[in-house]
Amino acid sequence: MRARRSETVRVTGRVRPADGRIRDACVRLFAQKGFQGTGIREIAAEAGVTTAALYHYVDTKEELLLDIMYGVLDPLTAAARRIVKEVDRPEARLSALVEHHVWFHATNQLPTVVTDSEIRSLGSEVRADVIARRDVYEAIWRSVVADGVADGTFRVADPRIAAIAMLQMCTGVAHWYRPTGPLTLLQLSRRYADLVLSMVRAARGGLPVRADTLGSPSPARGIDAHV
Amino acid sequence: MRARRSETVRVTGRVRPADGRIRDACVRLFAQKGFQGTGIREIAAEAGVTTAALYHYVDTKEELLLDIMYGVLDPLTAAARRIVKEVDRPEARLSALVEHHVWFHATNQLPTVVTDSEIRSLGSEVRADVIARRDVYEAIWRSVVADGVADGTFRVADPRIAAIAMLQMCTGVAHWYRPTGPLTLLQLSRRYADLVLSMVRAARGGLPVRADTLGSPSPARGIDAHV
DNA sequence: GTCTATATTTGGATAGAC
DNA sequence: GTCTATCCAAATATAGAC
Repeated sequence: MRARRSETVRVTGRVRPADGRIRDACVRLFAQKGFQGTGIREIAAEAGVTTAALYHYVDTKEELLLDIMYGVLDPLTAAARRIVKEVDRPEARLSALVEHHVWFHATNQLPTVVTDSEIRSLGSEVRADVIARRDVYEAIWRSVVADGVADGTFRVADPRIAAIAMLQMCTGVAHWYRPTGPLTLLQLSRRYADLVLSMVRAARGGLPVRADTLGSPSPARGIDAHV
Repeated sequence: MRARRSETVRVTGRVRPADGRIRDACVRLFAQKGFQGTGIREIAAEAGVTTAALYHYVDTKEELLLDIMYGVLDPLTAAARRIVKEVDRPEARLSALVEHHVWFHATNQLPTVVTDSEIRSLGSEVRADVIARRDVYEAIWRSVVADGVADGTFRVADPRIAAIAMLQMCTGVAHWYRPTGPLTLLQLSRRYADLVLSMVRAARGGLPVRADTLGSPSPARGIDAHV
């Protein structure tokens, strides 16, 4: 016996990184059929191993889900911190946050969909940890919006609601995007940045701020280890 | 034997309306634990009946989910049609659509969350039907946005993306709203309408259009049978 | 590390009495 | 219309050999 059965995945830090084939199989299946709708046998079959081999890498099915979620949330937060450090003004920061978020969710659709949809499938202890990490990320967005409102760059009635709303609409990209569309990923990210800047009525010197006048760097700059 | 086991829920029209207690139990459990994460025994226990009694009202677990989804999508579409019929200009239509959508998702959080999250749990035949109904609703939004762009009231680069983005941010209300906040539901709906009008840069006579200058009627007017 | 084989629990759904 | 009792398939996870 390796570990007790439920609610006992260690909360501290990372889980053991599972083999790449196994993680990829989980991402595909969890995104398509849901965590609870995916059997351990399917995962094993999709990864080309047996269930017993699976349990050599991991103690519970839940750990496989956690591995995916950390692989989404941690790079997102790292990128947001980098942006706040390297970019100065609220409108440029917000634009960069949006562009990176959209780009990340479009280039990592399956793991981001899983992260967005399966939090409720986690046991209560690890769920609290995942939610805490997500909150850290969202707090960065909130503070950037609040800064812009405070210095008069943005005008919205409720910065907190605006931050939630823009996060949800940007995360939504993972649910509908298909690479076959007419737009490149960078164009799409730029469009979303424009929508968000419009939403908060971003302006400088009485003129609306548009994303393409900001010259933000490519969203992919820096390290962005995918799941 | 009452019906074949999988993929055979009738697609035509409504499912038999299950008993109120059973439907409520399903809504609560599916929203909290997910469709696949909820057992037939849990539903029965929460409804205060036995599993055998459950199967007197319904043939499969999937039918219970379908009943919830139709109870969300059909009233939403009916309301959207009413709005388009009764309201004239694009900015007033869009504002009314948003206010109703937000109000509906805040007053029907559990069924709307289930509808938003569990489409993938449906068998392929009924799933296609549900997606088709959802598309009908979303097409109304798209056409309102397109009309506004066409007549110069709105200015967005890509109306289709804007429609998807605003729908997702408004649907998101069902996932975070708690009735304990400082805003009334009507204030919240108004705020979202404002965010959306800003997002599409709605303007008349060179001046931005704000939701509170439109005097839209209460989102709850008309019949809105909840699930 | 990976296998075969299996323990054990829970899943959806039914039979048949009342 | 609701019950008790149950069928059978599928679930997660393990044991123990190689």
